[in-house]
Amino acid sequence: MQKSVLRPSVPSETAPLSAHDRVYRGLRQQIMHGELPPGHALTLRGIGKSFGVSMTPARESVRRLSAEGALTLSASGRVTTPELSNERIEELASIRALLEPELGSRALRRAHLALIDRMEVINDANARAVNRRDPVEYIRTNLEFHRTLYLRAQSPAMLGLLETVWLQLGPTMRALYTRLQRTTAPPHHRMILEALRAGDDAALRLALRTDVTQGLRHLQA
Amino acid sequence: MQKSVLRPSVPSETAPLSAHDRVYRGLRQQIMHGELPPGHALTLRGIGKSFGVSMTPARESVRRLSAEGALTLSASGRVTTPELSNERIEELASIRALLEPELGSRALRRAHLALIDRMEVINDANARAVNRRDPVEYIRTNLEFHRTLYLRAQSPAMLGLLETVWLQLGPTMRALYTRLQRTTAPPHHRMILEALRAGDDAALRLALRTDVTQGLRHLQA
DNA sequence: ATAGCTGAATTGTGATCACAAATCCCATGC
DNA sequence: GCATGGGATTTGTGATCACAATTCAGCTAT
Repeated sequence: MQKSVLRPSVPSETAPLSAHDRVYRGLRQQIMHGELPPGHALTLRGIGKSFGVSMTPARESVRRLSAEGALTLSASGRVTTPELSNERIEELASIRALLEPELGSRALRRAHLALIDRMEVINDANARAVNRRDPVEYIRTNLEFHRTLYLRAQSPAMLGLLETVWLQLGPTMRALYTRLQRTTAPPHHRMILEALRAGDDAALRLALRTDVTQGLRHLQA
Repeated sequence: MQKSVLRPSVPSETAPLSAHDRVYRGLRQQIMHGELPPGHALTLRGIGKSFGVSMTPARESVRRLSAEGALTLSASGRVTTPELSNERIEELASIRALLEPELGSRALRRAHLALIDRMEVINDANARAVNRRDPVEYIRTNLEFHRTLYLRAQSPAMLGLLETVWLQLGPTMRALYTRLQRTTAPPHHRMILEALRAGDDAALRLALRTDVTQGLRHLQA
């Protein structure tokens, strides 16, 4: 209807996001951070309305997200967040257990002190989210802790694949969190940080692997 | 791989494919099998015309495929097949080297003789494609050889991730093939089959890993 | 010859519409 | 009480359109 907003004025120039991109990013974040429970239904018109666009960008975003496994399309085209079977959860966990130690190991060679400091800050925020019993913030900081490390691996394809896995687990992680009311921060984060400081590859791989599998082991429905 | 439409009727019943699905599958196959060279440009209207649909389903397919890394969107929205850097190729190869031994190992426990026979048949077709110097058929049978094995692993998420990697490599594999005119079938396929017959997990992992890295090592531009 | 410029054609984007299928709701009947 | 049937509503699909941005061809000026 009205798309006349070309404002090159502001110096803090953010790239002119297309409508599709805004919707995609918004939905993706909601899903990955566990803001939507498993099985939550969405409609194209509803998505469009909530982002202030027509259904065309909404449809494209949904296609894209369902290609990444972040959304499920029923045979009739209905859109929901995925409800994962136990087998699927275990499989996704073992993929994480395969990829994350590899990414961590690659990052280790390039890690510096500033990186570890940054991870500590994020880990503190994570601990605070646990105390506040804030599931979304907990998931967000937890993933950011890992992503900050893996970004250092300079392996964008592998990180992209991993984020796909995180996406698929988003709604389930939320369900997990509310099921077992977590009271302590992830215990292995400290081990990860120590292995990084020590430059110990084997210890880092082990710490990452157990951090990943530990968290998802309790998911048995 | 995606919608499992339960059709209890005729076994040869093809599900009523939506226009979007037909376009998606068609394009995906062209890309994965190396029918398009790297950097090949596509247009939404052109895709629509060649599949007999409007640009709407074409656009959705392109979005989906670019989410999977099978297509690249320029900043202005132009669509091309990806031209991978050497670093990217190496990274994708190492992902294959990580995932494929794992899938093979999982399949090994469930493998039976009929499976190995089927793989031999595919491998023969692969050798014939080499003799005929048919790049598309070579790539197709090569991937089918691997997929036939991995299907047995009963790990759909992991296989899905791997197919994403294959997709990204499709156009590049075609360029590779035409660059070094292959004259012999992949030598490690025999080792894979023997390890399967022997039930030797370590040998299978090694054979798969070398088959994967060997094939892509020559890709240095 | 080559670099630069201008107008035409091409191309992606997002909105809207018609339509059919799926879903929901509620009254009816057992 | 519970299943059932039918009509209204919701919902996804695909086509089409207007529009802006990009791209390209051909011409001019140096």
